[in-house]
Amino acid sequence: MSTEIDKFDSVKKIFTAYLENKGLRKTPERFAILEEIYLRDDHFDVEELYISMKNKKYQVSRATVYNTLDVLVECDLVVKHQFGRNQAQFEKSYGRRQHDHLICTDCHKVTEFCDPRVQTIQSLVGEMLHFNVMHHSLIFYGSCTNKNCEHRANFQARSQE
Amino acid sequence: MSTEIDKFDSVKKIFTAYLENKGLRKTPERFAILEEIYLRDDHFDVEELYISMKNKKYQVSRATVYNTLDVLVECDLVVKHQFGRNQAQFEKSYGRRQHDHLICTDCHKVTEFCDPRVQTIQSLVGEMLHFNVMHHSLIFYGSCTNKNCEHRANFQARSQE
DNA sequence: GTATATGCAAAAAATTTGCACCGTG
DNA sequence: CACGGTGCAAATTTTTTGCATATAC
Repeated sequence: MSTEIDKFDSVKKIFTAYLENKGLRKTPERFAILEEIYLRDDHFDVEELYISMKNKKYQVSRATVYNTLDVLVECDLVVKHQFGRNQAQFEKSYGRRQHDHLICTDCHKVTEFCDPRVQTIQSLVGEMLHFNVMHHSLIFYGSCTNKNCEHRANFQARSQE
Repeated sequence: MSTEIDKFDSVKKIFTAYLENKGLRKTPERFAILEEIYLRDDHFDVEELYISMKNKKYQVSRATVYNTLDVLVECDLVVKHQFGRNQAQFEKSYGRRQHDHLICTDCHKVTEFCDPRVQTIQSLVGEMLHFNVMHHSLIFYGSCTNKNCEHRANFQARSQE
């Protein structure tokens, strides 16, 4: 649908403006990586992204993937997570509403949820401790009690959306 | 003071009971590592713990430190964190009230805070998504605007307490 | 005595770095 | 056409694993 294309267009513009503003080069590799990330709808790690680029027309090196992800995180087009393992996970962030994560300790799948009260706590704690809180990470670790419950169906659907 | 000794006594009893219950051996290395952790009052990584054991009477290998930390995390005497870098951080957990963390993106220091509303959100989200939430991790990333502010003094004091 | 834990060193996994070459500005 | 970016490989960092030895039970 056209809204998706419009959205990616905005993303490209933001990235272009950021690169120009910082005096960084607009290389095809950087835009290829951006596109690959915005075609995906799941959480991914560096290796997964690298492999899917390898399997397509774009040949990029791991070093470039790491470098570009850093740039994309800096300009807020991608968010980096450490979900408790020794491997960073990433997800696109433009046009996505603020959300947090629930990790299944059985199957390691990631579910998202929103709760505006987290923002309230963030503001209050920041004020109380004289901290300028820029962002947060809230993760609930747990498991689904029933193997065929609604939740399990939900996140299957989401991860392919 | 005697309450600290009493507390460590309880911790040793819990660990002993856990090891017996699981049929694991009560080796001197395991208790030495437990003691070293409970003598510390800060957040630490594997290397820091390993170095401070090396500098004392106990000679343990890194492998044993990793192994023992796993056991201690399993029996809830130690909590493991991934504060956004590629190195796990740990802290003792017995007798400590539930708390979350604020990380300074400038100096990487860790501050603690409590807010009971996090538990409320945890319960509600778990119920809503049919998830049995076992524990959570809430981290605020930010920075102190004033280099000599009260907060900075606070965490300096805390990290040496 | 026997199975489990330890210590060491090697392997694995994730990320970073150095350097020659390429291509954007 | 210069300098920043890329690709590759080597180096670093963190964690895991294999195996011989030691020791708790």
